[in-house]
Amino acid sequence: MIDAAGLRVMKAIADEGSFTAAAASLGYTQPAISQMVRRLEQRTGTVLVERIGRNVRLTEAGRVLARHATAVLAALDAAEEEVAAIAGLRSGRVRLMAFPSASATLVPRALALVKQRFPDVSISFTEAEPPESLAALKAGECDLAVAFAYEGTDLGRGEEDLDAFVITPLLDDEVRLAVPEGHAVAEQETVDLADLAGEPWIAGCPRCRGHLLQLTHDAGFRPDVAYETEDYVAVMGLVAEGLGVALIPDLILRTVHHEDVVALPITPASRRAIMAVTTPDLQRVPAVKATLDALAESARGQSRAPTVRAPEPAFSI
Amino acid sequence: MIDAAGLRVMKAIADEGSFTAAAASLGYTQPAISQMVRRLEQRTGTVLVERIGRNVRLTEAGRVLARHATAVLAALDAAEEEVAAIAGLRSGRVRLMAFPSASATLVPRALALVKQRFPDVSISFTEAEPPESLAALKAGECDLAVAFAYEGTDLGRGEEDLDAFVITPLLDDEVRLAVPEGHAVAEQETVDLADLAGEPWIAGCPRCRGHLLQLTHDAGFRPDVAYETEDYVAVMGLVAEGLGVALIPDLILRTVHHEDVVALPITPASRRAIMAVTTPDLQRVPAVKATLDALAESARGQSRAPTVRAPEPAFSI
DNA sequence: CGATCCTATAACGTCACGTTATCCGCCGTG
DNA sequence: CACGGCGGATAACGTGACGTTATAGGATCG
Repeated sequence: MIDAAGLRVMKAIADEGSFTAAAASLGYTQPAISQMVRRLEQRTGTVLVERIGRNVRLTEAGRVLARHATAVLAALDAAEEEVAAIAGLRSGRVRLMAFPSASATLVPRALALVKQRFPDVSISFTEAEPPESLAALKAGECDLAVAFAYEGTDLGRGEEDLDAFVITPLLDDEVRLAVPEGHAVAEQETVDLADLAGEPWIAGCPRCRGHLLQLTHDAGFRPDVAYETEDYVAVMGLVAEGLGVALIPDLILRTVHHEDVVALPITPASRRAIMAVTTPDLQRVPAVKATLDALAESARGQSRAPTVRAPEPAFSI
Repeated sequence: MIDAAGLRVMKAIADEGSFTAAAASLGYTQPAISQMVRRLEQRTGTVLVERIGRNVRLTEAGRVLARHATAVLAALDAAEEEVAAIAGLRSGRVRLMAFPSASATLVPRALALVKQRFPDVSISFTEAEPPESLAALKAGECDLAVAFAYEGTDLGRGEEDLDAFVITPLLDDEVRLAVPEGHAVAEQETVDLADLAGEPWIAGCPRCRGHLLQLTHDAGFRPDVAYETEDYVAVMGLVAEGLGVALIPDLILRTVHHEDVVALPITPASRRAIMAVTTPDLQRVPAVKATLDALAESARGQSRAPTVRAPEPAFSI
């Protein structure tokens, strides 16, 4: 019934003392004010203005509206400013999720970039494997997820509705074979997995294990999985002690070193794609977009070879 | 840029959890909400709603708007209610002015009527002679004035712009001659002023004195004004002591009695018109209208003969 | 896999709310 | 007292915001 525009007009009249002055102060013409007051009066069923001679004075009801106008307009301005702050990256909160090995450098560097560029944007970060992070994204508990997919597989458990997501490839991560120093294949330029059919294997996370099974199956054997652990430091230790061999993504090798372990390219080459995932709506939120850009930039610095490519994902996902 | 309607919509979405439910709760159709959100989003340049599957969720910016909506809508409702209270006579303040002798019964009775009917309407009351009360009305320091005009004169000092006022006749007040008991004319039914040419006169307020001079001039003499006082109790005392005769309005005689004074009709008869004066705008203010009506009703009870007449003033004013 | 529940979009009507042009009344001034 | 300027009211009009109905599209569930 009564709206902010009406209150603004009443306040202007109260402040300026005449319709004409009020119109000027609001950037309107005088008849606009005249009609606005008339409309307000017939809506409220009340006289709001006394016309005395050639100037006007507010009635009690008019003063009531003018008085409330201050509070209402201030609250409106506050809301507007707060939204503008979010739009202008002077505020905003991003809930980021990434799988553990992305947390090592890719994510920290992106966080630092955002912090440097938009100090008032805050990012909360949670570690989660792709299936969980995508579920969180879907559930609205997360704005941006960093996930990965091995070549030939998809992001989630295989039944995700990927259409609802926007996927930005960040980098390609080559999968290498980790063997102990002095292993029979340690001096080769590259290794054919079929040569390792008899070796004990060390498997990583469930999805990595799946990938291992896929690759060995393609190579014609079933691996003897001697150990399973999600901790790559442990994997390296096990390999170093000669307890088995393992497939390890290159990205991890950059942070988890071990003197007695050699990482070799494999044949045929296998990669995993690391990508940022969000929704079309969230991607348009400035703080999310800024974080996404920072991730892409961070990834550009991470890749050994400049593997940044077209916006389309490299794999069928 | 952002208005109350938009906030109301955002709040409804936040509360209801879907566009359809929000529409229902606001009495709109679903597309109305859909479009409203779209407009808000392009105005603010911000994503306000995440569309996830077949339901929606507010973004941070959307939640900001929904949060502010509460405050803004509450303030708007408060303003509306306060104005409605004034319109509904559950509130309101009337500044009333009346000349002293109206204060005796006419005004108190009217005040009591208003108080009884509309306990929450408050009336402030100030005594003032017609010129001052009309000036106050014009200056906006008064909402309603009770004034009088002697037959053949006007309300103010003679140069008032009466078009700006709305005048409601309240009652006709006959002017009588007060003489001491036992005076030569005391037994007459009616008195011709010319018979009192040689008497000492007692004059009242300035305007009354002007009226006295007018009447005596018409009767063919100049009165010997022995005393002047605005206090009618004093006038009665002076008359009772035989120090002079005086013209006194009937209305005053009803509250100021004196055993030794006789009040007689005069020939030709002279009256003063008592009336309520306000402005067209103020007359439409409920509390003012209620007070005006109460004054008219009070006057109806005061008049000895039912002298209430057509809405037009009885005199040329 | 179809029913159902949600949102998006198109097409459209209408009213709120601006504009310009003009009139009228008040008020100060030569 | 005529006149000019200032301020408000009104008329006529254009446009855009905002609602409607009808319909399509996609997600989710039995």
